[in-house]
This record gives sequence, C-alpha cells and structure tokens, in this order.
Amino acid sequence: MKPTGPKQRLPDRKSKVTVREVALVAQVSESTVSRIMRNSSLVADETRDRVMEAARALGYVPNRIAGSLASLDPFLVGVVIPSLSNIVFPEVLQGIQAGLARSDLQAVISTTDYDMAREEAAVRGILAWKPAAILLAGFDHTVATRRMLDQSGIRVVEMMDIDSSPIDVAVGTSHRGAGLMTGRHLIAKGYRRFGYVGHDWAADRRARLRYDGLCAALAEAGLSLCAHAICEGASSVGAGRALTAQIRTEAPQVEVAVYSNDDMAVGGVFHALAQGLRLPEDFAIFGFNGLDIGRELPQPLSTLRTNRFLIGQRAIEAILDQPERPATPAVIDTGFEIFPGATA
Amino acid sequence: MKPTGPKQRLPDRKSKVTVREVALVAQVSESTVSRIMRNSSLVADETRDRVMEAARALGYVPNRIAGSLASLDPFLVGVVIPSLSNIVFPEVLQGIQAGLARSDLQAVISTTDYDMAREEAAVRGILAWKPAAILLAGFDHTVATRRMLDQSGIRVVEMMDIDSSPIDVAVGTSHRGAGLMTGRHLIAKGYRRFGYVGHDWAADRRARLRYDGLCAALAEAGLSLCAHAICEGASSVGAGRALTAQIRTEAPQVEVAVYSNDDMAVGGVFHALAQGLRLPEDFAIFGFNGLDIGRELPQPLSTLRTNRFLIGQRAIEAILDQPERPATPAVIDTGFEIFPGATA
DNA sequence: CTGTTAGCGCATTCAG
DNA sequence: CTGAATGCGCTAACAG
Repeated sequence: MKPTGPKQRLPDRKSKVTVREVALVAQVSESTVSRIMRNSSLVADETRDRVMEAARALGYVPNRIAGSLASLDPFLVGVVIPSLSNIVFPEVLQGIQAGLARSDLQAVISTTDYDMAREEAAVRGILAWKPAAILLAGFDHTVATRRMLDQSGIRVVEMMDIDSSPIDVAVGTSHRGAGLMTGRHLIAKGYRRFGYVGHDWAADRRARLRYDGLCAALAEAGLSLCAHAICEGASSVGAGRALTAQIRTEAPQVEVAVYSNDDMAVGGVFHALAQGLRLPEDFAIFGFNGLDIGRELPQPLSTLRTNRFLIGQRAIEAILDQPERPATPAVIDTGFEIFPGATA
Repeated sequence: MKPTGPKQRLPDRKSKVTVREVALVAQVSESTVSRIMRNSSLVADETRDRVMEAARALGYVPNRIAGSLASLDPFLVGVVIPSLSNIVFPEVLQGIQAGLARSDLQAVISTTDYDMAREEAAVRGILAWKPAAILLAGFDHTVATRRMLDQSGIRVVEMMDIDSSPIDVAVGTSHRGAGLMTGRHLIAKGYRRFGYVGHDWAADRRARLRYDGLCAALAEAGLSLCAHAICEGASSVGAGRALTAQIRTEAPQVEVAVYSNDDMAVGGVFHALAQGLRLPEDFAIFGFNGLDIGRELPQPLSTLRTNRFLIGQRAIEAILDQPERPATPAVIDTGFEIFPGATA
C-alpha cells in the first residue's frame, strides 16, 4: 500500500531551505510564503495551510538576517552591562527579558568589566546589527561611544542611575538621593557616630554618589563620618566581613556603619554573628539594595530597597512605547524605599 | 583662511552611511572599502589610510546584517537558559562572555522560565539568526526543538549536566555523581540519620539527579532517608529556612540534612543561627554548588563545589575549537569537589 | 488574494 | 593592488 503521491523527502542535515524551496513545494510564489511567514493577513486560508504544511515538512526557518536586511526593521536590542557578578545586573537582565517577552525583539548582551574601552567596542559591535535600541549602565562613556550612540539615531537607555543628564532616556533611581535618605533616616533614629564600609569607587560611581549623599545628610545635621574602611576591587560578603572587623578595631566608637551595598553589609552581619555582637545595640548595620538574602538573615538587614528588575523592564517598555528618539531626554525614576529591618 | 578643499560635512543624525558613501569620499570602489574594513591584506597602505580616514570622518559602522548575509558567516552565538534568578546561570554567562571575548562572536540570550515551549520559541528565534552555535541548559527539549537543532547542523552545547546523551556536546558535571559523592562523604563522616531539604523537581531535573545519587549512596550503606521537606517553586534562602524549621519539628532525630543547593542550605544555617543550634553537633547541614556566600558564613558551609564559570567558558571554547559538528557526541566534565566547611 | 520586479548593504568571484 | 558584476534570502512596492 505504497502511496503514489510525490514523496517529500526530509531535507538533509544542513541543506539550507529557503522561501524558494517552500514556495516550490507549496506551488506558490516566494512573496506569498513571505507574507504567510510574517502573519500578513490577506492570504487565503487554503493557501496558508498548504504553505505552512510545506514549511513544516521542510523544517523551514526564516532567515532573519535576510529579512532584517530587506525590511530594514530591527529585531535586536543591545545590552551592555559592566558585569554579571554583581547580582544587580542579572536582575536588570531579568526585567529586560520580561519586557522583551511580549515583543519579537531579542537581546544581544555584552559585558565590559567596568572598562570604558570595552564598552566602546561592545557598542560598536552591537550597533553593527542595527538594533532597535541599546541599553547601557550609567553615564560614563568614552567620547567615541557617545558619538556613535548619538549618530546612530536609535534609542539609547542609560540604566541604574538618574543623577546625570541622559543622552536619550535614563531609567533608575537617584543614588545620591538614596545616600541622603539613608543618612537622614539613621540620624532620625538617633545615631550620631557613623562609619562607612565600602568598595572601590573607581569602578562603581554609583557607590560614590551614595556616599556623597550620606555625607550631605550628615553635614545637614552638623555631623561627619568617624571612620572609613574601603577595599580595593568589587564588593563581596568577604570584603564586608573583613572591613567590619577592621573598623571595629580602629574606631570602636562607631555606632552605625553604612555599607556600600548589601553584599558588604551581609559580611558585616556575619562578622557580628561570629563575634557575638548584638545588632543593633552593640553595632548597627545599614546596607543598600534590598537583596533577598538580607531579609532571610536571622535578623533582617536594615537597608534601602531599589528595584532592579523594574529598571530593566521599564527600559524596554520605554523603547517599545516610543521607538523614535524623542527630541528631549527623559528620566524614569524607579524609586527606592527604606526597609527598616532589624540591624539598625 | 578658509580651506578651499571640499568640506566634509558631518553626517546628519541617522543618515545612513554605507560602504558607498565611504567609497565616494575616499575615491575608491566599494570593494576596496569592504576589503579594508575586513582587514584583508593586499591593499596599499596609502589607500587604506585614505579609506580609514573617510570612514572615521563619516562615522561609518559596517552593517553586519548585510555582511553576514553576503558572506554567510555567523557572528552570533545563541544562549538559552531557564532563568537568571538562580545565580548559577549568570555565572555560566560570565564564562560565556569570557570565552567570547577573544572571538568576534556576540551572544544573543533568551530565558525560558523552565518552560520547554518557551525554549522552543527561543531556539527558533535564535536559529533564524544563523548563529555559529547554540548553547542550552540540560537535555530536556521538545521534539520540535530537537528537530530544529538537529537539522540546523550547527554546534549545539547542552550545559550544566552530563547525565544524559548529548545531541552534540555536553559541558557540565554529573549531578547524580555529585549526590552519590555527597552521601558517601557524609556516611564516611559517621552520619546515619539523613534528611533532605529540597525544592521543586519539576523545574529542576538536576536537583532530582542529585537526590537520586544521594539515595543510592545511602542504599549502598543500607540506609535510607528519615525525612523529606520539599517546597513548591524555586529554591531560595527563605524556603530553606522555613523547611529546616519544619523538618526539625517533624523529624527531630535527623542528624544531617542534605539540601538541594546552597541557597536552601544557607536558609538552614540561618534557621540554626536564629535558634541557637550548634552546627554540626546539634544539626548538620550540607549544600550544593559552593556559592561564595557559603564560605563567608560565620561557619563556612559544607558543600560540594562546582564551577559554573568554567561550564560557560568550556562551552564556548568547544565551539570555537571545532566549528563543525563532529560525527560523534562528546562530553566535557567540569567536575566538582567536596568543600568540607564546618557545618557537617 | 497572488505574482513580479527591485533592491537592502555587503562580500565575493572574477577581470584588469 | 583595485574595480565591476553577481547574489546572499528576504521584503516591499507594484501590478494584476
């Protein structure tokens, strides 16, 4: 009982099947296949079925490289972030992926290791794909990067921070404001002797902004920091733990330490735990970010919560809502809030 | 003193500058520009300089969409991972970015939320870009995904796990082996009453493999688990903490609990800390992954370390070393090791 | 509703 | 060493 109809052989591995093959099998023109693949209406159902069947049988996958070239429509969005080891960036990426889910855009992602020259290379490489938009972290870029971004005419989102003037649109929160709020909150709680435990500012300008805000708050109250402990390199639980030990030795009078972020602060809590210090009576700790881990500590970490997921999501929404670059730069503030916790 | 030569106006924002414009300005043919932009040798230095200058002045950015179409060379590599909220995946991405740094490939990244249908869509979307390779997590794919992957003929790397037969190449470690090693190690240390604290297996098959390995090790010694505590949904410090409280109540005889991963285990440590339990005398805790956080706990977490960064890096190296899919599937074992710690 | 005709911007033969 | 021609695979007007 062998069927007599034309047997459709499965395509060889790697044999490229294009609109042409599909059109031949379905007995229609290439344009018709193209229309159908792009859900263009105005196609007879019967034709559509025939074409879809042929496409399925052949395992046809439309070539977006060709499609994008022909239509000049963008199908990619570039993302350039400093790193993935700081948990906040994966969180931003989650928001980006969530925002992208309802569109047909895909993300090309590069990391720079906080190196502006690498950022420049990444931006150049991504612009070559004619993306719908490019998302970056922060406002520090080389002049060449800035020039490329500007000339590209595409939408540019500077994420995380809103303390400078954006090229196009900035999405994030005010880190100086966060520092200020931290200081005022702790002063209101009665603290007077402040310490600061931080990591390298060269790489992390936003940590510097928060520090500045904190100092401003102290100055308002006629106070100033009693002690500093700053490590080289990136923030980490280990560094926070070590620096806390150091500051406790060098400046035992400090009542409360403000940390550059929650990773560092968790290190501080671990030091306190290991030493049997009572928090916040013997020593108070205040972080920044509102990481999940902080909430699950034996005593929840006092910190200032920001929403990194929202930053990524809003960034995508902004470019989806308005694909053309507007005449004047905009700022989208994703805010922050004090999380009282129990360590300060 | 106005120069008389032809003034080169800076291009308008968005005015597309192509090889054509550069060729016109530099007084050469488009082919010559193309050669130079691609570092092809066989070009006179003088010509090269003239062209480069023109390109720079015009702010020319080669269009990779067109380039890729014309040359049929791939410039992208696709990455499809379940999520970014589990820290291990950003770590894998770090390795991927590191591996990519020395190549001219860029990564298109999609997340699936552990949904095989979304994985299928992501794979389809990425294959449309004709990537050099596609990197996935695990071995569970829809038949359609498998078919596309197979027919694409490109390199396919299945990451994380090496407990099944790969389509092309698998890079990761044996999770069943890890579970086995965990059980044997703890039995050798004298533990006899085991509990298990885990998260949802439906989403995380590797957790299941580790569990199976653990049970096998217990069976070898004529033992079996005294207690289970499993939560719905993803792993988290909070869940680990809550389930630890539960298992301590329901099965107080348990000497040691094996956790599905370090996030859960850290939650267990926090519970112990909050309850004033002595680790490991009153209760012992063993994790999986070897996250940084575990090492900085007041008592370092006993766990089994894997190297996620290495998985990503090796995956990229594999495809760079051998761009053609080999005849027979391969396995790259990135290994694991016991980290003794102090909690078990 | 469907087919035909032109490119998209570049890389790649080939000639010179 | 350089230029002219051809086409990558697809979409976008146009006709019909």
